[in-house]
Amino acid sequence: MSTGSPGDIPTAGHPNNVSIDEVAKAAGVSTATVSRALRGLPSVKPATTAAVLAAAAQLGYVPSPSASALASGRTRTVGLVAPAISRWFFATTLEGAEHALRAANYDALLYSLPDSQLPRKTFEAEVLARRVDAVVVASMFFSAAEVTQLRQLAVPAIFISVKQPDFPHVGIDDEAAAATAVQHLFDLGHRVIGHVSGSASDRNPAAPTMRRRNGWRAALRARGLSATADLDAPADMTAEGGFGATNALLDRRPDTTAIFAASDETAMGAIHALRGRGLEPGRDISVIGLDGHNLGQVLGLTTVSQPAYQQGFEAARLLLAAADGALLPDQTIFPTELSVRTSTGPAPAA
Amino acid sequence: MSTGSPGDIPTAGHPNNVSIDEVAKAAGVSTATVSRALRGLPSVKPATTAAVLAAAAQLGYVPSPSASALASGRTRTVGLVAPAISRWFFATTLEGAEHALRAANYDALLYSLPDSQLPRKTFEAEVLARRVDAVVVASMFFSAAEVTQLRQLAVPAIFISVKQPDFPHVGIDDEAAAATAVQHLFDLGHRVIGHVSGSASDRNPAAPTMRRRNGWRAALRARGLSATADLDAPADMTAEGGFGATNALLDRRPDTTAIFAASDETAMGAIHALRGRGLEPGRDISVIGLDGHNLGQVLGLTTVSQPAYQQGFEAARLLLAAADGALLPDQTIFPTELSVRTSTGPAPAA
DNA sequence: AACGCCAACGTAAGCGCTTGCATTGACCGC
DNA sequence: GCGGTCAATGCAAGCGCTTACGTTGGCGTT
Repeated sequence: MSTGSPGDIPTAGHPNNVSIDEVAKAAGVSTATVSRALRGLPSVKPATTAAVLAAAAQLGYVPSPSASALASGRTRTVGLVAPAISRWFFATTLEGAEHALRAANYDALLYSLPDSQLPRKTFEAEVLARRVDAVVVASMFFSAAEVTQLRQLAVPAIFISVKQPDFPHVGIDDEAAAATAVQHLFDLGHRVIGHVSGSASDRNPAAPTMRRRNGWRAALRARGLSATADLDAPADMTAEGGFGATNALLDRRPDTTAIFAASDETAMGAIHALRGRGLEPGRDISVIGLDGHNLGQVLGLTTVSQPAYQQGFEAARLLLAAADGALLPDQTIFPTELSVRTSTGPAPAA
Repeated sequence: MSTGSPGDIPTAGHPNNVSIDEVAKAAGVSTATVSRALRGLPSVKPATTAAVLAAAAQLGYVPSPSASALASGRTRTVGLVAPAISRWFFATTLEGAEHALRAANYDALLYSLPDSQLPRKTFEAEVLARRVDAVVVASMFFSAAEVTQLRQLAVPAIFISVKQPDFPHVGIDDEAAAATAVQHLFDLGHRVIGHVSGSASDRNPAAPTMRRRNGWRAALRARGLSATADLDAPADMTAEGGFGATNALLDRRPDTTAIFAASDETAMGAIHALRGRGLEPGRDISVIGLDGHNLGQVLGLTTVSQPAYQQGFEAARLLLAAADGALLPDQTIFPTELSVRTSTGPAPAA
């Protein structure tokens, strides 16, 4: 802490070539003590800690993460893996995770797949080797080879949205969310309820799209409605995908009066398709999504919303807690909520 | 390269505690040679390099980035800074940047501000100290203090979208893009053209919102139209912001027949506001945005689209080239393109 | 008064790489 | 046939931390 007198030579915020040794010298202690004091270890006398902190501030000391990581084996970095960043759910969960990490002074290492095409590129976990203490995977199902690679990183990992066997999982109850959507449509009098679902390449019981599809099917059958394959239109989880699938669905089943879309982005595509056919969403055909996309309101999209930001935040927080010895819960399920807007309405009289 | 004979003890993909020394031993060379061979330095005989690579693969060697960074002073990591991830432009540019980095075997360190509220939290460049070789800043104007901090990192930095003085810049010609939008509306016969612009806290000549506002104003005046303050409605660059600003604008100036929104998300909010007032976009009032948001099509949003992904990609690529000695161009301007959809139409007959 | 204990700190050996500076031959020209 | 050159490689000193272990001295015990 400088006295403010003119002529102070070394000022805070200087070129970052100040090492721990110089701080030690300035504080009149050993480097070991500086290291301990800087990390707030209890075995340092408070007065000493204060002196070290003062010296560090005075010299503008900034620790070297590489040196620290090399010596300790811990990187204070968490890998964030997602198939794409530009889709709403991923962007939002990643933002939540990044904030949780930043708050704990951890770094977020971003990894998105080279392209969002299907079949997607395989994830090479090796790029994270020796550089992360933990991994958050956002909604991406891993092949056996990818799981093996992930395991070899030998760091805790958590999956958001997708239920990867033998890994902890943060997400929502997809079946229940789908049932909520169907119930809403059913209450409005709809009896022919189509599903614009996840892409066919996601035929995996762990994928959220698959669970939503199952939830839709089960909910229909529980109400004595038919859930035949021609009511189920697979799509990429994008607006474009929803657009195409909806058109295909309505070509096959013109008697459809309501559509449950597996994500808000596909639902928006569905709305686009309806308008293209001269149909008014919520009057001629009802559309409900699942997400809580921030643009849903603009379109008047009825949806079952899920807390995406919080899922990312919580996934990261759990991982950090695990680093402190806490044990990772197998499942962390967040609630969903029905938001009724204008894209759903009473079934037209037959 | 194993011969495939059974009984091979060490197989590729093993626990990552194999160090360069063991590879050296296995290959019968020194660690220095291994280091050089692994990095493909030219001073190693091809046969030696091959032997080293084989040994490394055989042992499942994975380099330690921390050790490499500590010894060389280069981290092979680039910081990606954005005010928020969940907004379309940021998510998309970050994705582009991440892909460029990944392709060059660089890591992307993500930094987003703790919250997207205004006034935003200050960016503490110190969190990037000693851990990145370069920084990409996506559309965020820096205060003097923040610039000072950024400078102290002593690494190259590039700004996307915002024109930070004395820093290289990747972006579009915002004035021209605004002029394109105005021209389109003018051609349709509109004479009272409002602007839903960036938030008031962005009153900075370097901010893209400010430049778009200037472009709008200049384009109106060049056509002999009035561009008074009551036609200019500041908004957060979100759908919610656009919604509120549009309502305010129409309350003030009910004679408005067209709106130029500074981003697609605000434009979507504007459309929402119109519908709320019983007005049909493109018929009663025209709306044009600026971005090329992937959901624009769903809403039939006319827009001046910009290549967001490419801007991120190019920013990262330029930085990597600079690391190889190339010099950073001051300005890299990408073209924009008018996409006419249904949210704009002829001015209603007065 | 002698002893043990423990809080507080120091010593020094790494962590796993990179790189400046030798060193070693092979090959060349005269 | 001998010094010189240069390509290819080895040696070893770090890079800036962390941490196991050793040391010190003040204090409570008996």
